[in-house]
Amino acid sequence: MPELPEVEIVKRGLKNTLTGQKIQSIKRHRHNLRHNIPIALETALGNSRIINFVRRGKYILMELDNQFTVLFHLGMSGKLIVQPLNTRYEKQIHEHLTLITYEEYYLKFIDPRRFGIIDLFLTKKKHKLLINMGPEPLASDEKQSEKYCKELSDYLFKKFKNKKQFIKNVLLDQHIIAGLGNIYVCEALFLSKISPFRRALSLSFEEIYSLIQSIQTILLQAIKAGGSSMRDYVHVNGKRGYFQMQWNVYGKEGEYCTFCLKLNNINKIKRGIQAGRSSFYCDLCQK
DNA sequence: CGTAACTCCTGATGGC
DNA sequence: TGCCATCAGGAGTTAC
Repeated sequence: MPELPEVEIVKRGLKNTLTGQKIQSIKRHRHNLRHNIPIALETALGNSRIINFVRRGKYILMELDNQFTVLFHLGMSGKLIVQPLNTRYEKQIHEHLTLITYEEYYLKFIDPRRFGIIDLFLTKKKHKLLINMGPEPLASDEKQSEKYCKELSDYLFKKFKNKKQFIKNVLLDQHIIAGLGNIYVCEALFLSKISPFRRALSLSFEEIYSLIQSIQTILLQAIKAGGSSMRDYVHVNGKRGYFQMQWNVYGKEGEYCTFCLKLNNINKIKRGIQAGRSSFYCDLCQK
């Protein structure tokens, strides 16, 4: 399930391979995913040049040299795959859209579960899905990281003041903070030793600050490892990420907590359900 | 308004 | 071995 690190890796892959290329043709194999794929897509993309790729939360934005930007969301199982034209083109199963460039590359959007989104908007206007999105968890400039961490903590401290929900569920809400999904929320809460069952409003400023630090640490480590590959997620070249090797709690119900072992404690990772989603945690470490 | 349940979908998994 | 129920979850929509 692609979250911020996975989407960031895909965006970088697209940027490195396709920036500057001109779109020659568009093959549409399906008219809808989660929403309808806009009818105007072929017209908007035809003969346009790709000038940049940007990530916002879990969205990828492909900016064109005309007035349009294409918005991609990978949903649960979406992939964006880039291949040179010399590998013979074959439509894969669940391939819904294919772009072909004059520079002889394919871009394929593949998504078995079809929770993904492909949409189009005018670059100078903001897409409606981006308007109410919360701030990015990472600073745009790594040197500003500490300052940004403080800013985010101030912001979240205010946001959490009247939030009665579990901290776990609040962190998953893209309108509060963008880019986090179940895996990285579980891992960040574990790292900051905060129970997923705490109510957001019960967190002190110091705890929120520590939580933001943990979120940033986890996300940066995950990006460095090329993201987490479970089933579907791969880079644009088809290679897998390996951050799943570094998970401490996610998917580890019944295994011993490694932090506890270091302190000569023995405790097993628990799994609970919150808002219909699994939460993995150590009830000895996380309070 | 805030909050929670519901919904979409396919593939992996486990029980019998 | 095959069949069926269950689960995974992002995020918009609906209901309260």
